[in-house]
Amino acid sequence: MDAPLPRSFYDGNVCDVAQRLLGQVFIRILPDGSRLAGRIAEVEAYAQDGDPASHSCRGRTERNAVMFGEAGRLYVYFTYGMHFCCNVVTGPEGQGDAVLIRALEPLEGRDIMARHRYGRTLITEREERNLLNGPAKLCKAFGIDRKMNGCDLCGETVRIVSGNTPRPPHIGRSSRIGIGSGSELAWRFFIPESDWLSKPGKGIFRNEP
DNA sequence: CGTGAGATTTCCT
DNA sequence: GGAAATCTCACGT
Repeated sequence: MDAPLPRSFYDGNVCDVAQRLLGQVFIRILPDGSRLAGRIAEVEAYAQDGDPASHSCRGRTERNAVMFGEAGRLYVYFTYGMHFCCNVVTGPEGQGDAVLIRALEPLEGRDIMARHRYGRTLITEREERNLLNGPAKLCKAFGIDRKMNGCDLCGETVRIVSGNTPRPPHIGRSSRIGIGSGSELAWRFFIPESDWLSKPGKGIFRNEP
């Protein structure tokens, strides 16, 4: 319940790893030693090959270099002039695949998350629900920015540990959110009964048992 | 509650 | 120069 998942966990097909990540616990230890944790509720897969929506689809650049590196690293990118989003790098080195973390269920460090997001710990019910239910929201709550690009998830400060994972037939699946091309790929995966999704679990279908 | 505009910087063509 | 793996707030119903 505390050791990081091994690197081999990340070293597979990006869609397999994405589904395997649901229910696992994302943990960040802040410089002062306090601990933030959330259960992964929603993810999306992005692949170098055949995926026009992926940052890596046109090859390696300075920005996406981490995607092409070792599996189990954190790829953090900056977008829309103000937001950071984080991904888990998968697959063998040289393969630009990664899983975007889209939503977490808050587990530990709620007051710190609230301060990171809203500058106070007294927040409305709506703000409470919105703490971690989006890729840029959870980065803000966890204090993740460009300085953490390339961080090793098999290390200490940021890691993913084993959690209460859903049974494979209980994984929701839909097209990805906020992309132009590539919407025909159903590469968004989520825990259907979760109250912490970035968008309602529309387009759900169950995987085969 | 749903819709739509604006924010604001980086990256790549 | 334009688009971007987004979010928040204002406004209308």
